[in-house]
Amino acid sequence: MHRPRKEMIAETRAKLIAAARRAFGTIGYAEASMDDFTASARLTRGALYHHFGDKKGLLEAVIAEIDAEMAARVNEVASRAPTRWQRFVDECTTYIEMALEPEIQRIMFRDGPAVLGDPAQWSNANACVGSMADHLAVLQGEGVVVPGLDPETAARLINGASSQASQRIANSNDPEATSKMVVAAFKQLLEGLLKKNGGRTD
Amino acid sequence: MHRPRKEMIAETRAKLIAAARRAFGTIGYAEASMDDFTASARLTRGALYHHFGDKKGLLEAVIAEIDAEMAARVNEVASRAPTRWQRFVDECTTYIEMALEPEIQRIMFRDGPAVLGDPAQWSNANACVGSMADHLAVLQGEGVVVPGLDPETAARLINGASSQASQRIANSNDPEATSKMVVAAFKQLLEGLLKKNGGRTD
DNA sequence: CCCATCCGCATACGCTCCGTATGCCAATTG
DNA sequence: CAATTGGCATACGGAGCGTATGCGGATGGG
Repeated sequence: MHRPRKEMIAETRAKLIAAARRAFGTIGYAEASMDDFTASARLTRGALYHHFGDKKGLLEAVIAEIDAEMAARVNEVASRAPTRWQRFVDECTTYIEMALEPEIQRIMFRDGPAVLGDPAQWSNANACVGSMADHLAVLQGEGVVVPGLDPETAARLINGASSQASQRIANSNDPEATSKMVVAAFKQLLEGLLKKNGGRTD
Repeated sequence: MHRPRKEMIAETRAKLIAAARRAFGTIGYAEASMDDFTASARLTRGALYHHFGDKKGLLEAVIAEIDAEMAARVNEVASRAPTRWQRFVDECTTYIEMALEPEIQRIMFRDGPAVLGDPAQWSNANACVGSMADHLAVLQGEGVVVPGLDPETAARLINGASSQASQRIANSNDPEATSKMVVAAFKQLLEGLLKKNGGRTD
């Protein structure tokens, strides 16, 4: 019945993160009572303060978990693309698709920035943007993308457009149709990064 | 000494908005105590509840004020551009410049969305995006911008990129240099909207 | 000019939530 | 088996918020 202590500890951490993620993703960070969601995990605030310091610390843990999931999925999808440019485009569109989840929008796009500040400065949640920037750098080296751009900067701008894209689709009353429009506009913007006459050399 | 009642009322409304704007823009919405910032305007929460219903209502009023200011400035600058495309680009870069203010970033990009939801659905704060969408529509009609795009959608995506651009510049430790890089990348993205762009792939 | 009404705003109260200090018990260690 | 560590719960004080209530001065009709 009594499992080793390390496992118990890891389990309560996981329970807290899961409960918090559910609460933050539905009613939102500000409305989520620590007493309530710790109780929903059969724990108390005592455990929360012990493991995460405070409510913000717990939010950071939730965000790190989500970011890792998103990065894993993005990398998996991108690895199946035929060309490097296509791979980059696929990364972006997969990102947009994932970000349709209300939980993602709420935690990563709304409450996260409000509580923790500029996402660009989150220490443990930049996997997605990082890999996009890497791909952009390679594409520049290959002459597909215009030279002179800072890859990280470009990736951030695109990330901003992506999150808007997701929000627009998610809040539409006809998501199917809106999705087509939004993704088309998004891809059009990406075209601006391509070298003229030099794109699609593959 | 006793001025008409209407003026007094307008004055307390203005005082509350100004005090809230200062508090929200510096310490942030969540940390701003209603007791504190109403007191700083020599008022109490009673006045706040009477005029704005609650803290969120006051935030809406603050946001409406800021949005109006930004739209006015954007329109003023844009009206001096030689060509329509340049006018559009100027709108965007002016927007980015204004958004460098910490107050704007905090209220419009961070706390606002967290408290009031997707900015695209704010009823009284879409003047900037609206005028950008209008200009895009005109540019499409003139054949400068690729056809088939929904102007409002494109404007939203660009807006997302713009806000990231501002945040990146504002949080840089060398804003001058960063600004050049970011604006260059931003303009490059806008190029994607222009017709006669080679390398279209979809 | 006076009085009744209205309403803008302040005050008072109870509640919820949060952070810290403290305590308890199970698991580890020698 | 005793000692100790530390994971987690409990207890307490304070701050902030929303609502109900009260006050005083401006307003408008007689």
